[in-house]
Amino acid sequence: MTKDIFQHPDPESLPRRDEIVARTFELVRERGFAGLRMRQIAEKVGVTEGALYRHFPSKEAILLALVDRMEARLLAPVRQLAARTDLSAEEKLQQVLQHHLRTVVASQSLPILLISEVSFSEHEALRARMRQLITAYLGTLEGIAGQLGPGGEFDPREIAVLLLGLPAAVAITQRLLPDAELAGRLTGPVASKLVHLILSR
Amino acid sequence: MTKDIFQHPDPESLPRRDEIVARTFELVRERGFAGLRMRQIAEKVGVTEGALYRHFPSKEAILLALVDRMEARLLAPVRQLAARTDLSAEEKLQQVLQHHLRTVVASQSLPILLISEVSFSEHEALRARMRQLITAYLGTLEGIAGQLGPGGEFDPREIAVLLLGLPAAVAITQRLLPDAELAGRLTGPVASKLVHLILSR
DNA sequence: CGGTAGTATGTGAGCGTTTACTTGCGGGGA
DNA sequence: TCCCCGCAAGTAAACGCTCACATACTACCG
Repeated sequence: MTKDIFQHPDPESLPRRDEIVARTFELVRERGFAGLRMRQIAEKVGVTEGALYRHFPSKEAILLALVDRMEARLLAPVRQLAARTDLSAEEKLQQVLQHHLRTVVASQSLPILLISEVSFSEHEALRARMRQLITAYLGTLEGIAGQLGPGGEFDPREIAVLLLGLPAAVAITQRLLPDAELAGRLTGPVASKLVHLILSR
Repeated sequence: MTKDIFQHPDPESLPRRDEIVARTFELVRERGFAGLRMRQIAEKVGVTEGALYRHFPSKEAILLALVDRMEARLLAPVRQLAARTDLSAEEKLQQVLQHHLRTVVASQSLPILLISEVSFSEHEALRARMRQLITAYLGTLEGIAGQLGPGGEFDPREIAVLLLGLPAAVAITQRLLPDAELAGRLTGPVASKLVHLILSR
């Protein structure tokens, strides 16, 4: 009988669980997704492997929690932006792209590369989850682009994919050929100009 | 004493070696790079694992040969295009992008996703090789863009990265949300219009 | 023409290591 | 007392890779 699920005294309600996911996030950022080992997570958290299984039933469960975390960081703010009424569609797309690019730079290119690796994972549940995330992201972009009205060079779905391209390209170059100066230009003025060009009508 | 190295009667001079790489290519396309196992390669070729080691000293050697193959398919034609004198810079960039997109679609998004996975690989030699490939690709694009002369919205390096973005975005959407109709539009008219917009001055 | 040696290519068993995951046991706070 | 949480020590399976041995073919020699 679970008496009261939400009686956690301190703000760190589920400290170990959250800490495990946070440390896993760091590990994936450093060493990638496919190379992730339970032993590394345990080491990073400062416990043994067995202890991890007190909080998660399997490695896959940790990875799913990781995608949840990524969704919270990437998609949730985008959805909030989309819902605002004080911005034009172009302003919204500008800010969405800025946010995505900042996330890519801050997390050392994680989102896009994570998607790549997960798309080959053996864990079907994980692939489905990632598919859902990218669908939602593109759908949100498409929704904003749809508010532009007809007449542009590209239709909303095309715009959504095109706007996915820049973060992807930045992630790839950043990961293999780090260049802070170029990254700064790409995430700032270049992104703005690109959005404006794509939306021009 | 090897008497005559090049006395192979039929055109399949190094049949097994080439076949191993070709089958590995297929496997990576299907199951990704990180999940590749020597046992799978052997099975696909139709021999045992030991036989593979008659032709390659290690798994890493097979992977390096795979990158060579990718380079031949992706980079070599791009270099040829860059060297032509009967095309304008914009025409060259148009054709380079078309070729890249066709490669992405034909190989089920392999190049970009392979880059992602390799960027996390433990094989340092492999990462260096991939870094070299992407550097050469971006450098070639940058060289063509440099022929445009000053005055555009973006500088040559920015153009190179922007043109990397579309194949990357197409690869991601294609892998996770296959949509032949959208892919057709993206690789055709959308790509053309995008290049024209980016180069407009 | 037959015998012999060499080379290229394969098999099948198994090596040591690493993987995700399990189990038995115990300590410490409510 | 109970139960959450952790540890140490396991498990079977899978990993890259090696090795002794077999087979087919070619080249050379007398």
